[in-house]
Amino acid sequence: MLSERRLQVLRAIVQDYVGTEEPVGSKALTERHSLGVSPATVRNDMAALEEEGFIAQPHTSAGRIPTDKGYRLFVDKLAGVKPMTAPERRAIQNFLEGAVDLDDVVARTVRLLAQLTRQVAVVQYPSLTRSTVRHVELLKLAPARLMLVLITDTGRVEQRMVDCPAPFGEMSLADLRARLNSRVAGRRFTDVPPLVEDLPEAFEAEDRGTVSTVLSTLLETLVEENEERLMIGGTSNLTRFGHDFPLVIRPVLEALEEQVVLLKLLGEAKDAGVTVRIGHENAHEGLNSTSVVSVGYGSGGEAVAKLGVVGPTRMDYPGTMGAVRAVARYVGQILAES
Amino acid sequence: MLSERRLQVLRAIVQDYVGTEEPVGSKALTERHSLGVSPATVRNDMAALEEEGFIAQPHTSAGRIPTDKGYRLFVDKLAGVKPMTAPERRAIQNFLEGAVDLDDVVARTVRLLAQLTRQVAVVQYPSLTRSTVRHVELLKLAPARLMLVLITDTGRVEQRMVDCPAPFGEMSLADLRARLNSRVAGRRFTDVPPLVEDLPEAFEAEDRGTVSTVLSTLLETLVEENEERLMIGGTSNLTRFGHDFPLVIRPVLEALEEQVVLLKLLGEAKDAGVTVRIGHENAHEGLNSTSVVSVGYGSGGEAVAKLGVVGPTRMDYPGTMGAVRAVARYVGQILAES
DNA sequence: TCTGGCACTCACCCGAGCAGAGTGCCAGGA
DNA sequence: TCCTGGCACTCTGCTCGGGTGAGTGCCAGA
Repeated sequence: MLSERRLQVLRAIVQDYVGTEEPVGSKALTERHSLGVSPATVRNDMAALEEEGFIAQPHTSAGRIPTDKGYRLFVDKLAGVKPMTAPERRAIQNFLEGAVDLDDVVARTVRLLAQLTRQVAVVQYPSLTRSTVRHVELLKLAPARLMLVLITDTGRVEQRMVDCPAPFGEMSLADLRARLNSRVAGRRFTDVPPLVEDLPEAFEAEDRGTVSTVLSTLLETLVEENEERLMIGGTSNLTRFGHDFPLVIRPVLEALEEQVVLLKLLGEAKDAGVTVRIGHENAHEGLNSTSVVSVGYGSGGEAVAKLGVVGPTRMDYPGTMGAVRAVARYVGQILAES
Repeated sequence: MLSERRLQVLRAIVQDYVGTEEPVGSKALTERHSLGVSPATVRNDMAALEEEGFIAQPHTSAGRIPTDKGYRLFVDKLAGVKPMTAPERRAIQNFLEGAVDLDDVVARTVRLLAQLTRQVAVVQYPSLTRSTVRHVELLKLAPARLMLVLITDTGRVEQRMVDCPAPFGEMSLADLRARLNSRVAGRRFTDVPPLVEDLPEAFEAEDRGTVSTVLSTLLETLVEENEERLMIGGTSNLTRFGHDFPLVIRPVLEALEEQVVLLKLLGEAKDAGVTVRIGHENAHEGLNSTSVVSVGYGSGGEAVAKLGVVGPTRMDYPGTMGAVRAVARYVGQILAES
């Protein structure tokens, strides 16, 4: 077990390294932090910390830098989440309240996160599967062609073309629309299938084919999880990675282009509380020199999607976690209001 | 006026520099291209070309590289557009045909463009202002709250909340929906305003306020040009910029994050034919070391939006122009079909 | 007008030498 | 037992100088 002072040394190393981006030596440490001991003592502590794998030397006769394991300990034990100040919170709220629709909410959230954390922001659109249906609309585009529009409680709109096996009358259409909505409006997506199962039986034989087609298109849309979209921003912050950024930036940019990778990344976040994945803890290789700070957000008490930031492992964890948490909270509020 | 041979020398310089990314000297030129003259002659030609500002030396005793002006001449006079091969065209078509909705079409287009050109792709969503209305839908969310959904011929869906001054009956709603659609369906956005002007008069006094509110929301949506969205992709190709990419990449990334900048950039493209803006021809400072190749695309004969790529001035212009043109053509087809 | 030759100019590539920061270890002291 | 000051050592980063080579400009001759 590490003594209290050694933990303090680790904390100081992390803080200094995050600030200066340079390996930190024993002398500099004692000068900047009042640890109450001499550099020599700190050196011994450092040797111990290195032995345990929390810090490392880029080369002999250089200062130490934290390892992924060191950051992990720092995040788990040595640092809390730094709350936003009141003015910051107000600014967040004001900025988000100006949004006019869902796209705008997401876009503003991305901008905001990127600006606050000076890192790459990733925001997932509120997920369909956990949302509830606000309304289903059916439009006739041609005698045997319908457009199905699904509106969710989070304001998201999904549309699908439906080619009917037979022409479909206006009356039947209005009937179907009404029946459908009375059954599914306000329901969670996952609850919908059993509720509409017997719907075709209520229609004339000639219309049943069309009704079934519409229903199956609707159900498809509901379960289509891979359709989950997301928005990213602040990529220019990647240039802040450090002096070796040219080497690191390409794999990161490539990873950020893969929606699948990002969705998996966010998916790994716990539903509650801020999740931090450091360096090699990220499954994707290109992100091995980055940390991901993510959190779920939702319109009710429940998380409907995730958001987060991607930055260098050498990041201000308390501040980033605070910003991410605060933004998630306010986005949730905005979604609940609309 | 430059002699024919000098133009050939310029062309050779551009081609070699694009290939090797290194200043090209007189000897190497004569070796790789059969110009039929000696290096000494080429040197004289080079001196003349430099005099005119088409090429430049990074430093004395180095080879020459094309200037923006040199690329301009190359694009305008010395190189055509390289058409896609038949297999490439088939691949494009196949890839785009798999799209399920508008978002998917745009997303696929971006991926495709980025892959074909190995550069950053930018695709503007089909613009509202030039599109036509396919359908307007009104949904009642609360006694005095409606949702207005606008569906365009390109498959785009816009939604707006409408807070009514007074509760609005189901009958009136159906009536308004029907009247509205019979007047505007199939019309171009710009033609809509005069067509609905007198609509409130057809309603009872108590409903007129609501009808007016709905109409003004609709018209707002139609003219809201700044709402134009776009999608970008292939940013990891920025790492291909050359050895000095660390310096250039930040302003470019920053520019790419500014939707406004990009929209203006695409907006400058001619409606017909491929437009190329080289280096300092781009108004935005961050893009002074990039070239933008853009083109309009549309579902009918008319352009409804633009797409293009952003890459280093040192790019394969004929190939890029060919790819951009081909993709635009096929996207147009896909949009026309759906 | 083109060509071969020639002198010249720089960027680039080592290798050596120096300074500085940082370390590990050890003996002495609280 | 733990901390401290001192000391020798290591290794990177920087600078300086010379050598190399690609490329140029100019000139006289075909």
